[in-house]
Amino acid sequence: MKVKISTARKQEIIEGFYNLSKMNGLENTSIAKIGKHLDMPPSLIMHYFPTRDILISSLIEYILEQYLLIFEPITKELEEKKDIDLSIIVETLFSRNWNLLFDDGVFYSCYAMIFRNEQIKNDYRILHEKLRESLKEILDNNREMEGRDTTMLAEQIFVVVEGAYYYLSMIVDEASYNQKVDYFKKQVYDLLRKNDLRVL
Amino acid sequence: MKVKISTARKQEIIEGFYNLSKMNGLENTSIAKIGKHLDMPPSLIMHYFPTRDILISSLIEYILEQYLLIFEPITKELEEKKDIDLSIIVETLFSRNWNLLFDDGVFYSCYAMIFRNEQIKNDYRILHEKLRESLKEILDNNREMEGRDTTMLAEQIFVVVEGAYYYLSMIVDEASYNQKVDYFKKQVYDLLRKNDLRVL
DNA sequence: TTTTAAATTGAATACTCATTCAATAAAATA
DNA sequence: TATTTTATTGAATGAGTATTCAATTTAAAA
Repeated sequence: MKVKISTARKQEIIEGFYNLSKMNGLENTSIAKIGKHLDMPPSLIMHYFPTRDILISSLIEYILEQYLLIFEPITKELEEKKDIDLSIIVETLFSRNWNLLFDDGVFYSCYAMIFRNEQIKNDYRILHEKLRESLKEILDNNREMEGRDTTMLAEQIFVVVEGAYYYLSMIVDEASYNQKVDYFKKQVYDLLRKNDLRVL
Repeated sequence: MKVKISTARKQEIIEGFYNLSKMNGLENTSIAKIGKHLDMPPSLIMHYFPTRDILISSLIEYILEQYLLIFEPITKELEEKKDIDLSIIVETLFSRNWNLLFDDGVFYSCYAMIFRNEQIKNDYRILHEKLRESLKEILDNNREMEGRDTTMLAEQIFVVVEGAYYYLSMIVDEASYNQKVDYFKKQVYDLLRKNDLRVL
């Protein structure tokens, strides 16, 4: 029980940090502001997170956890059905769930830190490897994928998904947004059925 | 002449801002620090860029200009040769020129701002559209591409390139870095020669 | 040369920042 | 219950922040 109150507080602080960053941007979210937001003196925040760097590391940990969660529904479904229709995967990857569950502004602000912090870079890499491994497992469980290089396939599919999310975030116009999504979905479907072509 | 000195100073300030951000991160680069770096009082910086927001907007303008420059060699070569081998394009897209000419940390820090600033979002979108249009033009000038939907193709190729740069930035291990690059190059080559498959 | 405008300086502003500290309150352990 | 550990508070620190302003130097226009 003693440990419970401290972890709950930590969680509360991280979530407050995340929510404020969502609104004002990570770079404009100070410890004092988090304190005001949560009705808590800044010194209490520093009690649980001794330095700002530690606080940010914890935020990133939290964000990457959340990010991984988005993929969980598919993984769950796989365990039950043992053989998922591939179109469900594609549609899920391109559904806007990611954006809704998740703030891309904070995500990319944190992402930008990988270029100056090896630890953060490593955390990000591990997350992205996990996502690819999950997809590979799902593909391996599909009979249509027999004989395919599913490691490569998972890499190639995710590179489209990640490129798409990067690029689509700039597109406001709904019509062209939808058209581009169609392009990218088609691209992934082509990847999935490409084995006819392997001779080349 | 009178106007020249002011534009030169502005350029100097922006470049100082960019270079410091490269080292310390955008969020840690203050006007005072830029001033110290350039041996110039902060008030002079504020004379040319009345607010920090304006300074940041100008930095982004500068960055996007640089980004566009990377593609210029290809466009130049096109104008001369009128018919470029497609492999040159692919190799150029995946060459590490981009990273060398350019700091991804600053780029993504700025990118993260598109989620809270419509103007910046718009600037980024326009840049990315330009890149796609350049590629489309190059493809259109290639006889192998006759009858192909080069608009879609340019979108699909760039989504791979952008996804790749996003993802590869996390990869330190050289062997796996190279393997992934191979995957993505192959993916683009497949896109380029895919027309055999159009029946499906 | 005189006048006018732009460039540059340095000091001062009020504010926010992360962090420290000693004191108190609450809870867990003995 | 008494004691020890943990949680919480509020005030204070000094350094850093963007921005303002009046004064001065430099250069262009007349």
